[in-house]
Amino acid sequence: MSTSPIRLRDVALAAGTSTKTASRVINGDARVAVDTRKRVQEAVDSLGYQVDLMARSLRKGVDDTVGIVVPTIGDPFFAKAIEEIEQMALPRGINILVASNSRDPHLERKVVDGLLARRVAGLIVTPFSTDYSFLERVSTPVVFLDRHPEGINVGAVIVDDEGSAHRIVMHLASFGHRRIALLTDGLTVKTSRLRREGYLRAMGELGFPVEVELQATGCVDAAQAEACTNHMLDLPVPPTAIFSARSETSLGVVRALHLRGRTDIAFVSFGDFATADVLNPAVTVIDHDPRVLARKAMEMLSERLDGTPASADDFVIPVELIARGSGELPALQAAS
Amino acid sequence: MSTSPIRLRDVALAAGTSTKTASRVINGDARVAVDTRKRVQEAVDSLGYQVDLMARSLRKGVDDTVGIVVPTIGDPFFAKAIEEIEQMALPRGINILVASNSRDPHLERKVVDGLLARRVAGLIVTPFSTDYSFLERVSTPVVFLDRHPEGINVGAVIVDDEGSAHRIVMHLASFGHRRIALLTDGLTVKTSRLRREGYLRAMGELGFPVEVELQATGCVDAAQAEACTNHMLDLPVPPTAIFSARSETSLGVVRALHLRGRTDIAFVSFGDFATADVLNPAVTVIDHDPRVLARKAMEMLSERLDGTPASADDFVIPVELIARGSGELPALQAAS
DNA sequence: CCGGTCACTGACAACGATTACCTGATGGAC
DNA sequence: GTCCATCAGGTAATCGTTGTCAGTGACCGG
Repeated sequence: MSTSPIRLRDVALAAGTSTKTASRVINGDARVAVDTRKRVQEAVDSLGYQVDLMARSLRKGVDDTVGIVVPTIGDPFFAKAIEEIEQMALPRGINILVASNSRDPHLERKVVDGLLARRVAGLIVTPFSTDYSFLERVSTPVVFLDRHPEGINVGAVIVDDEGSAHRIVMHLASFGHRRIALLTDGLTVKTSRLRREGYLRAMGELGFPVEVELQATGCVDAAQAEACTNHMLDLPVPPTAIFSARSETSLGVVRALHLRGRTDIAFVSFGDFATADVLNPAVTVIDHDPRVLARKAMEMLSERLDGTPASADDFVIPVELIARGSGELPALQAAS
Repeated sequence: MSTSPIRLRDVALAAGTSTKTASRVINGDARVAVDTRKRVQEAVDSLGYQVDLMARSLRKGVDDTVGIVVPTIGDPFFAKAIEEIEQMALPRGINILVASNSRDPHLERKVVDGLLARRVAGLIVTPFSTDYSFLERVSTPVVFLDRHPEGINVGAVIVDDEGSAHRIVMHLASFGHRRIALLTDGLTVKTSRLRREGYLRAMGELGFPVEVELQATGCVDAAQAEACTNHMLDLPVPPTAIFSARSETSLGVVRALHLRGRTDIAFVSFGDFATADVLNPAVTVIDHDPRVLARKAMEMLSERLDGTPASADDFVIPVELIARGSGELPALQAAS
């Protein structure tokens, strides 16, 4: 309220130099005489000067910020990813702008445009379903996280969704399961499609019947997953095993199973979650770790910021299946 | 890469007006002739013009951004708070800058300064332990979230930490517990101090002995909380009930209890968490909901942005104790 | 003693938008 | 017919910083 903002010219005035020289000192330019530097430094300290990053960014043409776009910020998966990116950006003096697309393709485009209008230095995006071809006309480096984007031939940091899903089904089958249910997010989401493909391929290879009623493909959150699980358990011939394609939906499955006391049903989650290992039975998961993905994405973005051209190749992070019990429950009733 | 950025002057040129008139149209100024407005609008659309928010912010003196500072972004509590704030900011066209103080007071100051240098319109801060008196010299509106700040007489959006902690102890005592353990974050954190005070007051009122070995006051994360819990359970006379002062530490307690099969020990968590209600026993919690706090904080910040002066009064969000089972386990062994 | 580096510094013009101030034109009141 | 209010729109300054380029001495070799 009281103090008027201190500008570079105030510092220059106090130090008896031009603003340019003061600017040089602040930016660590070596070509400044020692005592001049000292005078400026003292002026900066005594006045408490802070660079106006707005003005600097305008002049430089880019802002020292990285924009992050995710479907939902509160989802622990994305929250952990954001955290990792922020931690890596901090020592570089880069700030983080986060935005969610709220799982709305139209909004997603607007949100990305908004960040570009802000002249972010780079973007890390978990695409929801938008056609990203418009980014080809933009010079801002973008790295895609967790999902390969539509409409643009740029690499992403991903995991082997199809293969891992396939592996989960094979794992369950090896314990005698044939009626294996699938819960996914909406199929407009690329990862959901791929995981479902892996599921279908495995079921096909095993010669198991693929039943529509065992596929719930619109579980956007834990509550819907819970409802879908309940519905499946009420089927005349319920599944003996459940494959949840996302950690968020897994929370719903866990709720349904535990509230019904049906801890006899095998269960594997694509993605770990906080209490997965202390439930009874502990939940078998694919360790789809957001931090690892985020770290790699930020590394790639850093390289781009330093001039490395974009690669069209995906970078695939390896994942493991962590057997904890729930995925190794045998199929008691030999379902048809 | 290919297209050069389109500036306002390009739009003006295409529409055959001055930049000022184009600017009027873009900012919805009424004093523009209808057909002029149409020409400008068409130019904007056909050229795909986007305002350079950097330049606008420089001119206006503030950026349409809200900075959020939390201890750790990945903590589900804060992630949910950030999500809520972002959702509220979106329709206003405000972007969100998130930063963590990494639980480091020195860094916290730097991070806040960095956001101020960016000329954010406002700040929402969960203070870690810094002296915030320096904010008195700053005109940027700040709202404090979850914790009352040190060194500055500005209200915060909080819950009744002391009273709720007191209530938890009373609740446990009503089921026969005397040896009630406390797990908190470091005592430099205001909420930890207050919750401990509530614990101590209740213990005092009940005439229970307060033992140092039953207080673990440095549990910064789930892993440490787990270790502390294990340590306490190994005491010659272990506690019969545990009060975890933060949802993050509760995850550690849950791990320790469940991995040891000690689901006979009463447990109450200050703060809900994802699978709290499906564990066996389900975990009794204080429903310390980050979304509610965040919503109120953002409302207050909005008012400040619209000119309402800051209030020195805290806004206290009411919380409930949700009994789910773990907090209602009776004390089997009458401990001394 | 002169031209040429070199180290240091400053004046000025951007960056792209907004805005204070101003100009012409129109039109109704008298 | 004159005058003033009103409207549409333009000109140029401005936000705070940094890039460009020019300029000042000092110092050195010839």
